Amino acid sequence: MADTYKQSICLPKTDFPMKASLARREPEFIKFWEEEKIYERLLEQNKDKEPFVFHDGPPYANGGIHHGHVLNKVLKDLVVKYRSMKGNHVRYIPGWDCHGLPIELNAERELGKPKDTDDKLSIRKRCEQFAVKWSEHQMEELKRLGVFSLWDEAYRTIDKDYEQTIVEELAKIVDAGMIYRGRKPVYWCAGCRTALAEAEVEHHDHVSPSVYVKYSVIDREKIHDVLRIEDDGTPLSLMIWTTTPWTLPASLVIAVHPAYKYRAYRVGSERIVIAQEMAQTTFEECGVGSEPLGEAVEGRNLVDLRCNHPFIEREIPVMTADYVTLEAGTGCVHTAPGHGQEDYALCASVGIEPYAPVDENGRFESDVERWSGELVWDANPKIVQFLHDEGVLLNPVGQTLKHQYPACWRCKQPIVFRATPQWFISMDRSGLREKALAEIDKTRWIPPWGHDRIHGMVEGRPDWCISRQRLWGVPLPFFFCDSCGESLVDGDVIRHIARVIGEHGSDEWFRRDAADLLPEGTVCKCGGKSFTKEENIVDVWFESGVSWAAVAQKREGLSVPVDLYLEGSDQHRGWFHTSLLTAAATRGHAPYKTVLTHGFICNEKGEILSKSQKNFVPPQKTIEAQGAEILRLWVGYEDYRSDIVYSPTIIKSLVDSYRKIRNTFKFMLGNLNDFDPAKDSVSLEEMPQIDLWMLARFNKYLKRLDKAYDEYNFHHIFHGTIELATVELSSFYLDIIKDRLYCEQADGSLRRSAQTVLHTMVGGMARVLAPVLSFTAEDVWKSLPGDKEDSVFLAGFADVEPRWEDDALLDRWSTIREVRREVTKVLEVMRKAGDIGNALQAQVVVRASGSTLELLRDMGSELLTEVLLVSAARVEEGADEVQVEAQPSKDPKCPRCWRLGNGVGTDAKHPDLCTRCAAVVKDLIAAGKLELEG
RNA sequence: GGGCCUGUAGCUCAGCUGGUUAGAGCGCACGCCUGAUAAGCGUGAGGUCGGCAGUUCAAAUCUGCCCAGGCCCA
Repeated sequence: MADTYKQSICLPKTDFPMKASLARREPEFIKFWEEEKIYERLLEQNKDKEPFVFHDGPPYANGGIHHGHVLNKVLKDLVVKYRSMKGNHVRYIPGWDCHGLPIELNAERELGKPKDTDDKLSIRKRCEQFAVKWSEHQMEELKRLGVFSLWDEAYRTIDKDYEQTIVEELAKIVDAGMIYRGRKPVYWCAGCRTALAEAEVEHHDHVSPSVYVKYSVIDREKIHDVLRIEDDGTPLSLMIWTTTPWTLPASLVIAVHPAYKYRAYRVGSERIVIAQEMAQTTFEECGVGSEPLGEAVEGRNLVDLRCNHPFIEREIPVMTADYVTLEAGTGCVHTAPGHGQEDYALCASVGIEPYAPVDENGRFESDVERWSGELVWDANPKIVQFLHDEGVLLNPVGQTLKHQYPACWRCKQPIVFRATPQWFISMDRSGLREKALAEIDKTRWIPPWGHDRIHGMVEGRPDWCISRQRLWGVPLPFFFCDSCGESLVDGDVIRHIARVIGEHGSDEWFRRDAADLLPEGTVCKCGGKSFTKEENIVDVWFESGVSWAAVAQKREGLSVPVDLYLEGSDQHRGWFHTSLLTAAATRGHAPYKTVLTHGFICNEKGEILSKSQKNFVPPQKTIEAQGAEILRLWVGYEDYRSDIVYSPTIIKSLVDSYRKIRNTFKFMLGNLNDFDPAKDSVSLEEMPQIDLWMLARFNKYLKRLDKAYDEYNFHHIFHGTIELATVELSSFYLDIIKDRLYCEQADGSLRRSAQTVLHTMVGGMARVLAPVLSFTAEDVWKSLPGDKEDSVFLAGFADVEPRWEDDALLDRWSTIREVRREVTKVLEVMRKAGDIGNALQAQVVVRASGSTLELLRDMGSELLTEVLLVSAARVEEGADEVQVEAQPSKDPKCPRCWRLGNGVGTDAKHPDLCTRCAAVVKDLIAAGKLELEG
């Protein structure tokens, strides 16, 4: 008999698979989106709507994608899909950064150092192949993530039109008067006669001479006064320490720390000033006795004091610098702006030009008469001996120090730091810094501290050096007159070059000579007609920094300033920064309205994830094993603002959560298999209270998700959804409506009402989750009954429904759920005692008072029974606190709905059924839908 | 060394402008169900809110210092 009744109930049935088989099925969805042109149709659908301009920052086309790319691109995809589904026109054009050192070094490793133009062009060709290969590779990997993007319209910084824009923007900056030629120290390998990038420098053990050198003080009266010592007529000097005597001819300043204490010491027949803390070690090292004099005073008091260069007719001023340390030396630092980065920055701040009398072969220039033409390394010991002979060296000749010294990675020779001519964009000559800072204030930074970060960087940065002594990039379109040597930097000439490059690509610069590149009849101010072209290329950061001009300004449907830039927080120094400078310089405003940054990926220990780590699992492995959907969920799971963790533990947890969400969908879909929304939907007026509650609660969920997307709080999506699925749906609403879904008349309004709610929620959840769980949402959408759009993405974001809103109802039900919690606790005690198993075996009396009592009475015992999932529930007046009394029901069990009592035995025809089930069964028999045996 | 950021249960997150016994989900433990079943339900145990001082009647929440980690510089 029980089997017969089983046939009379409506159990869930669906094709929607429990097993997602994501790794296998995801490519099918991607194919579906491509073939059905879903993103294109979405764009078409929104083409007259308000645009949301998003501009993609170009990743470097070098190797496959890692977790950082996944995070970045999925975040972008969330924004693009959400905005699109909300009805904005969002054209997401992806890009790749293709020029630059890593690719060039790779090609150089294969082909060797270039010797002539043909070599250069071969290397550039190889670089191009490499960049194209990897950008295409990355594109395929990104497609696999389910990202919506206009792949066919991708931009690359090596595209001819892009290169043309780079040069054109440069012309605008030249027009604005911001470009100048100056000098800046760079790593220089004398053996290879070339500038080196940081990445080409290795550090090796090296033995250097160690010299303590005296700079006699010019302002004797002043220093006696400051240090509170008597002028006894004996020599008085500041003393520096260095391991590069060859930089002494270029010594222009002595730096002291503003806060350290400095003091004079008597050494033999002279007096020497150094940092007090370094006195003991210094004099020991020099092998001399010393006696402190006067008082120790802070370095800041020595500022502007003038000294004599130890062997050149030159005044050396004292300056303060925070980088002076007490780890080694004397606390007085010999400063040669032509031979050191810090030295350069310090001197630049007060307008002292770098001076580096060393040529490209590492030999002294004629300025340095005594050692002119000598290799600096050969000159070193001679300089030391000379210092000694001149009486300005305190320590013995021949002392050395073994330390790490930079060397060329190619020839392994020690390198020099050498000021060379470079091109700069001035931060202050035409007010660029000021403008940029003002624009930073106008921009919205997410998170807000981004403002302070980039503001500080722009405020303190030096002029932008845009020249690089490399090959793989866009040439700096400048020339030099062969007659007078002056540079030719002219906006119109540059625009002419831009057209050439736009037509033929930047290789053309290397193929042609100056005469073929310049407009006909170009003449120098001096009358010269013959020119040489600049050999340097432009900094790649300038290239990516004009992407707003090359892409956002030129492509259809985009415009500048764009609505959003979205990258990792390292880009405050990188792309956000350079893009701001180029736009502020040429347009007077920032290229963006909002800038969002995310953190980096780390492991469980909080360390940055790297491929060299033992337990490193590449994203591709996760895609193959668990599916890209899990990675998408991961992005929506964690708060991207700080660094986020990627670990097997988290992936496992996500797989579990994913299953919960998927299974909830499956259950809801299973109960909709006979539901046609067009025919069967029930209006709000006809719905039972709990269904109205569910819609009100669902409305809150929609509101929360909409807000989460809108405010870029993406992780709230996951938490809101998992909470809805578990707390509200699985363990409450769905559990309670099972009786109605299974046992009520299939076509009755009680069942149809619940189905109406389910249908609403499945469709709504699929639509609001589609930006994150794109594959699953589409999968659900396919199984959703009724007329609908071809894709969930074309259905739009699920809007909040004002008619569902009912806060009073939500309040009431939150009380009901508190009561329910009390009941389940009591039932658990009975279960532990072995009195009941299923809650349906119990009957319950709830005692309450005041508003709670009123509320429960208002509900009625029937609804209360239903909600508590027991066989019978009764309300009585009691104390303030809710009291629950429960006992096992002794009534007979209805074999159809499994509840106890409820009129079992009262129906003559079906004596074993409860009143409700008997009625349902009778109707079914009458309708010929059910036959009972016997 | 400097600028900016992060640090709440095993994991991921809530905790508004300082105010009752710091919340949720997952995981874990124990139990139930077998009409969501490679499912579902219930109960429970987990936290010196990175550490130390301070301000306050009152601090996870404000201030200072320290520790750990990160990005960017030097």
